[in-house]
Amino acid sequence: MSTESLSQGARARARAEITRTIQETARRHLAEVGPAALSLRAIARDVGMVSSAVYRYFPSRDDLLTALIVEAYDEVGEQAERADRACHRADLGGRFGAVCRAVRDWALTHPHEYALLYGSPVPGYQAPQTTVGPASRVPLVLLGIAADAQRAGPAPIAPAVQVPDAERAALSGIQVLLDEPINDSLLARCLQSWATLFGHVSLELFGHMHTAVLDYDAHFEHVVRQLVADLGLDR
Amino acid sequence: MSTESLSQGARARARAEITRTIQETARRHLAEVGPAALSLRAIARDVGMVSSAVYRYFPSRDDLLTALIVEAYDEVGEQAERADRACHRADLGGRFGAVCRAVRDWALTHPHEYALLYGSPVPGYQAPQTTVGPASRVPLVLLGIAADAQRAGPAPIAPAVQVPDAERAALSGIQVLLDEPINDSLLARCLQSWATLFGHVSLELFGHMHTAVLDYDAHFEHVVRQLVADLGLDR
DNA sequence: CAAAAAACGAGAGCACTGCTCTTGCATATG
DNA sequence: CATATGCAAGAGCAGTGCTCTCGTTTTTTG
Repeated sequence: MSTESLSQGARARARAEITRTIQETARRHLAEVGPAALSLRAIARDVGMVSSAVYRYFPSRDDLLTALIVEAYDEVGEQAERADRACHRADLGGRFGAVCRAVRDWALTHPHEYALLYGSPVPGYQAPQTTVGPASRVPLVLLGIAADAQRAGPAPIAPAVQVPDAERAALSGIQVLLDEPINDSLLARCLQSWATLFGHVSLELFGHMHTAVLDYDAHFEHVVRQLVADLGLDR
Repeated sequence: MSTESLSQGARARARAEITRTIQETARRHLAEVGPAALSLRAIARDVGMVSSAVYRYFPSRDDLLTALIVEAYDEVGEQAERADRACHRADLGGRFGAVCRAVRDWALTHPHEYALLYGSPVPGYQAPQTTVGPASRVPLVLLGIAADAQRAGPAPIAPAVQVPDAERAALSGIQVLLDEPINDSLLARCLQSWATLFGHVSLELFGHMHTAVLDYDAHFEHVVRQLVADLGLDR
């Protein structure tokens, strides 16, 4: 007892470990039954304690959800970043496609986690500030590619629609978050491509393309190629 | 009693009316608390009967959900169709924009209904075949505009990415549903625009653009204009 | 027209949920 | 050593979807 207590308290270490165990079990349950069917009592049973004991570690079901959300955001974010890093920096189209594929692959492998992040928000849940950082990782990877594209010199972006002042102002909120400002037209295209990527993955995963698309892989590849062209990354 | 029974049974009419009352009440609750928090017991209380009595009209909670889903699909579908009809047939870009705006407006006005249709699927729920018809109305409106565009003659569609055989095959499932076949490139663009529209609305509604976009209206207008250009509808 | 059959509303009950509160015990701190 | 804190367990509350039974009413049938 004396030997363990000298390393910053045995109780504290036990607490950290139990907290981790609960979260891991919750993650397993999430992957199996989905966010809506997540039961705090079932998790407690699986861990081997009574439900009220869990509340010592997570004050409410929402706090546990927040931990899982942050974990999932970080996972898909790192997946996207890793895919980006694995490409030659100059291969802009390749990088963009790799990131898109990474996001979709992660979504298909972790459908319930994806639903937790990007599906309907759970009723009483209000996402705390801690989630916005991890949530921004994927979009930031896409913006990073766009920034590199701009630095590599101007490319004839497809049908360059004039960016009106209203749109310029609407996007000023994101410009301040970037290291260097991005051409408004490219920035708008970037957000649009993010919406397309997210939209396609969600439609596929939630079964809304069931009657229309026979081969999801092929269709997705084509959409990605189309996006690369629209962003002017194929040069 | 004798006077009402001669018109096809008083009991049958009462049943139809009560069924409608339950569904209307459920719809109100859905709009207020969202799909996840929909309580059959609360609906029963509101209608003025005990919970078990509702099961005489809807065998399970999922059957009630199905009724609400069909109702909502039809609503947004009709909204889109109406917006399309209100435009001059030759104004392809205007029609497309009007449909997009109609969908977004409906989503912003009925966020919980939208979440029910396009958010994460509810855990145990399996959408029956009755929903695919109403669910197809909005996409079919978009495809109708594309068909008209094709009929109006070939337009130089922006950066025309070659459509590989794999994609052609992947989309063959939807071609058979159309009255007349649509150019594969245009069809792919059409599906992509549907994903973009859906993705943008979902990201906005579910709060994923909170930090990035300041003026949703302006940004959406720009995205729509961009889509119109990509589809070659601006001529 | 009367009897059998079906439909119906109400109530009790089951197994489950998130969450709170109290009780007793182990640990950490003065 | 005594005291305060951390923790697990249990009981309990209000709520959920759903099933079953029990009288009553309405419809259909003989």
